[in-house]
Amino acid sequence: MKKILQIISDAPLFNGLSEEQLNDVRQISVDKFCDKGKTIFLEGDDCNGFYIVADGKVKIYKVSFEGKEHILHIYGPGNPFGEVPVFAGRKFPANAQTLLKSHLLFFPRTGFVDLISKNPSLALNMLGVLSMRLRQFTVQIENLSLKEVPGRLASYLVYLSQEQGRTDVVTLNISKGQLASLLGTIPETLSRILTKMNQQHLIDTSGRNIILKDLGGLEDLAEQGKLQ
Amino acid sequence: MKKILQIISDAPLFNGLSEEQLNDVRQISVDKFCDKGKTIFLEGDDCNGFYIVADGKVKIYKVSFEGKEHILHIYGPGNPFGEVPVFAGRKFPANAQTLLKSHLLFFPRTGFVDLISKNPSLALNMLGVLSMRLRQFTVQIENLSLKEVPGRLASYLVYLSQEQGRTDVVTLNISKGQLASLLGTIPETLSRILTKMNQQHLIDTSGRNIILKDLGGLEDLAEQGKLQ
DNA sequence: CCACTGCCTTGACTTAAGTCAAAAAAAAGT
DNA sequence: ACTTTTTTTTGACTTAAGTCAAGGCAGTGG
Repeated sequence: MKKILQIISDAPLFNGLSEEQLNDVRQISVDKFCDKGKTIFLEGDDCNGFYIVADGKVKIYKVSFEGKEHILHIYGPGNPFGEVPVFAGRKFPANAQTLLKSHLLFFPRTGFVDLISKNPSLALNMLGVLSMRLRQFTVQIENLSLKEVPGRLASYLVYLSQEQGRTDVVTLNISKGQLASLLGTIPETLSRILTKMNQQHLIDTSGRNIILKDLGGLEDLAEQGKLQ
Repeated sequence: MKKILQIISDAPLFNGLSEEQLNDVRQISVDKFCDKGKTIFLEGDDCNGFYIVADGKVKIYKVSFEGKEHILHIYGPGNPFGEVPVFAGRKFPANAQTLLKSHLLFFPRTGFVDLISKNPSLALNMLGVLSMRLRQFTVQIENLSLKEVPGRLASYLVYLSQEQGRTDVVTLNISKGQLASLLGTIPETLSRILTKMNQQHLIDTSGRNIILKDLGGLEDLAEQGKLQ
């Protein structure tokens, strides 16, 4: 288990804070250890603070009336989540569950708001985090409403390629079922599209590894949103 | 034309600021008058500040490869827009265009960031604004991926009913074509669904007025996301 | 080595919603 | 009041993607 102070100072949210400020942050943090599959909060729950993933993986998701799930984000070490109700509304707008055994840091609202009021740079960091989230949501909405599933998948593969710094092959760090949910579709459809993209020599799949045979083609597809 | 200071002090973003702080805000603001249909910025443009609608109406939208538009928000007096790149990324994530002749206030980034650093309550207000946006996007994504068009339309009508404080009738303040774009569909589909909802005695349409004949039914439809 | 479980794939079918084209209705300009 | 233009509606058709059901494959544990 990493030192708490280390985790905090590595998180982008606390970037650029002084030793003393980091210690203040640490003072108000509370450890929370969760097994895999543990629900951290549900949509509509009252919020008295937010979390940072110290270790493990957490999914943020919405559930439809019939119980179908749409994953909004998957967060790993260093990522904060559940901040929205700290600043507006007081209730969580979505559900959170661990995908792995995880170590979380919890920051109570009142203490954190005090810190923000005293540290302009912490406030600006938090504004940056929320702004990045808005940017991502903008892209997600664009993908959902203006692109078909192949286009969304291609976007995701291009994104993974950038994130993993490889142009030849990428590795999914989530199951294909979870990926389907993240792309706003269902496993059957995702599977069929992967097959089709294989036939078109865009990719080559073997388990969670996806060989990018035509990154340019994928980029075109991501931009155009449609096959053909 | 309203007094600038009045507009500023009415905006939720500046809620609770002192006379002096409001004056500081006013000092850095710049007036901008736009005709109807004027592009304020395009996705990818460099950002050196954000705007508040003083008067008029502005749409924030994304455009697909083929030129199809998806409206993300429509903002009226008092609403800020274009804040995301002030705090992260420096480029606008979407397009903005006036829907009416409008009066905008522009706030240059550097001046505004200075103000925020000096006024914790302004920082908290801005955090609140961004958090509310995230909340709305969460709902939009839920609507797009977990509900069918009739469910989204019903959600919108229920929302209008609350906003306009009426349970019997609501008035669209945008064209049906724009509403279709806001719901992530096309005018033809929206028109057909309005007809179907008429036949099912959920609503009664006459131009931009929509009589809510069965608000309970609409609420069910909004929750379930599907007709039947 | 085999059964069990979870995950992924494939096939046949249905359906929501998009496209294209044209008519009808409303709004706006002269 | 009468064009002209924009917006909305309707019809016929296509298609992307969902549903349901069955099989296959892979990894785990007895």
